[in-house]
Amino acid sequence: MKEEKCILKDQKSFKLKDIFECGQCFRWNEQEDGSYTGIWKENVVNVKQKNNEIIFEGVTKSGDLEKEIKEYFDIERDYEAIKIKLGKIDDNMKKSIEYGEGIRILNQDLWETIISFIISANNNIPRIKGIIERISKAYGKEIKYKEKSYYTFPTAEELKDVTVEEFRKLGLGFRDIRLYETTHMILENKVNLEELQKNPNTQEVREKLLSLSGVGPKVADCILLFSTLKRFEVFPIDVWVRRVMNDLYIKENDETKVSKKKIEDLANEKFGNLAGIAQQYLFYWRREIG
DNA sequence: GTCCAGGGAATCA
DNA sequence: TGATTCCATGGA
Repeated sequence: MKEEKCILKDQKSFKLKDIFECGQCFRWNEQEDGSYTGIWKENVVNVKQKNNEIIFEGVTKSGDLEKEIKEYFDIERDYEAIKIKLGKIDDNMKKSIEYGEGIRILNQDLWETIISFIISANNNIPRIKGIIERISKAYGKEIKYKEKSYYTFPTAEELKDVTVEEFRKLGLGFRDIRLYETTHMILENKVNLEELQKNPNTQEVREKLLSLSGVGPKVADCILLFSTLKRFEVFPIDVWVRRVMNDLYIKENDETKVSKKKIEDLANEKFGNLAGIAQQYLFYWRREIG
């Protein structure tokens, strides 16, 4: 593969730290020079930001780095308009948007997002990243870039013969069986990912996702929001989102007593069809300030 | 030793 | 339907 380079200038709503550390992705790592290197599909890319330039360097399968970048980073979408709309809601939103002003929601592969968020259940981000890295190294394809080896996220086909025990050895814990079952459900076409990708009915897609082993309401919503499904109206509720929603709006003494339905209704009412983006600003802000 | 992490599934009321 | 409990693992 040939090395490619691509530069985007004067890009608004684009900050590497905000994009890669807001919790949506697990395969981008900060380098010593402050740039980030990551892998998606069969692309290995390093990104750095200097002044008003974003510099992408790496190798792609298609040989068209610019096209891959524009797809993956959702470059055509107007995040400035989204932020203006959300910022009008209240001062809380204004504050969290100001904090995460460079967030963009990546177009991540559906299959990879499903498996990644099954792994995320009752887990922490460093450990999730470690598990995904080990799975990729064990079963993905090697891509060399600048003397270093990177590994693609394995396809369902590449995980076909992996046993529950082998998953367990990679440190998956109790999620091993879920990964095994979901992999085989998809291989057996009990859930057809291409059909999901084409289905405009979010509730139908959500129910299909919920039929997968290890996919409950929160994981399903993360898949809907963070993958190429791109459903901005969903509102994934985890411990951090419950915390920030209670702190800002509900104000119960014990946040663990607040029902998911109450949070969901409030989110729909306040944020409407941009609830998912609002969630991401709130999540990132609340998690970073501690 | 104890608690917690971007929860889900089984079980029980 | 709604609430409890268990589930591996590793870091704080």
